[in-house]
Amino acid sequence: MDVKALCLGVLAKGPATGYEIKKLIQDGPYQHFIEASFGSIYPSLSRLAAEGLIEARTEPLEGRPDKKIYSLTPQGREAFRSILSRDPPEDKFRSGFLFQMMFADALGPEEKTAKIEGKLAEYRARHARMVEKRTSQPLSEGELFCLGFGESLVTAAIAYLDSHARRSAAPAPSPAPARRVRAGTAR
Amino acid sequence: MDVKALCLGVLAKGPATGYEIKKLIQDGPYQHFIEASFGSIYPSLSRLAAEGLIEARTEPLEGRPDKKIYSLTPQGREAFRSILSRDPPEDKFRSGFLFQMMFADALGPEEKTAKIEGKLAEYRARHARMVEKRTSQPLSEGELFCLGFGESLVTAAIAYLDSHARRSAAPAPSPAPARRVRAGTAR
DNA sequence: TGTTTCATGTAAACCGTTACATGATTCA
DNA sequence: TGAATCATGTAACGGTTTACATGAAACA
Repeated sequence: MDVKALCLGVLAKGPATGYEIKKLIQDGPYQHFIEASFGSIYPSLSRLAAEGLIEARTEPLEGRPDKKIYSLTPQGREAFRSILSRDPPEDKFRSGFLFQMMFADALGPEEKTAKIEGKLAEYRARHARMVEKRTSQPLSEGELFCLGFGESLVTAAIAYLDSHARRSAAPAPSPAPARRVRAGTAR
Repeated sequence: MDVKALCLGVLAKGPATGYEIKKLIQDGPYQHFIEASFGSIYPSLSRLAAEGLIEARTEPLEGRPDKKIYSLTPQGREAFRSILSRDPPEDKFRSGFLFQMMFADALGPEEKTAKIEGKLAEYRARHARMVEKRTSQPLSEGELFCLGFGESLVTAAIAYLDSHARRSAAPAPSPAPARRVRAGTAR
């Protein structure tokens, strides 16, 4: 889901400026699933406006750029509905940590345990933030669903890492001989 | 972790061609955590070679391009070790499905349930593939760790979606009034 | 006094995907 | 006969980040 779709989604809930969209993404209920910078939000809004999917009401301000409060046009609402009903792309979990663990035999066992414990702390902090988000303010059904999903995954990650933080101090069972994989076919 | 780091990692386990790296990524134990296309792998290998981190032994073939079997140089091994010991970037879960659920109030309840059930099927299939990978061939410690982590997350996702596939048929409890979020600060 | 908040935007750089080009061999 | 396998690479395109530019007001 690209930044254009994201903007459309936020605006479907109510008018907002580019600045507010950024805020919502990084501090609001979206923070755990999405990120976007000004450098992609502002151009996206311009393009959406050029396509007639959103429109801006400009509010002059002194000492800083005019505030542009965007809202969906009927065509924009229609376009967003179409995005929602499409088949979404596959979910992706990208983890630099897992990458490092994949090749961790090149690392010392203490270094490895330290990394696992670091990630564990990170996930616990993330979990706390999610619980805080969920309980500190009333959320829509969709937001609850997403936060609940996120909490489930984070909880599973914590359990897994916790059970491995202790285990990993032990030496590896076998020296893992060199191995070339014979897998399927490249496309 | 970018494609260059990925290539370095694969080559740290043993020499390989670009074609084989692609195969390993999409069918081997990496398949659930990473993806990369030829369009990024070949240029990455060229750049790594230019930087002296890998070197190629060329094997002439008839009827198709010469095979270039890459292996790590000592500098490459050092560079990879340095990548491994760095603090990894934050883990990211990107989900078009969750995005759609976030705004699913604009969707009919049957459509929503159908989407949840579709994702459920996808995750069950993914889980089966992971179990198959884990049991069908001997894996290194790192690969087991990663697959185990992945299985934990996928299992949690399945449990969550399963418990919500039934619930979501019920009507929403409250009409969810319009709400503007007052969150922290944009950077 | 210095940092954070509000507010928008552009330009360069980066990284990656998709599509294309080539072509023999093996499998169904 | 047609698809898949092996094998490398380039070009065009797309999307995003990072850094920069501007500047007042409020807060600590």
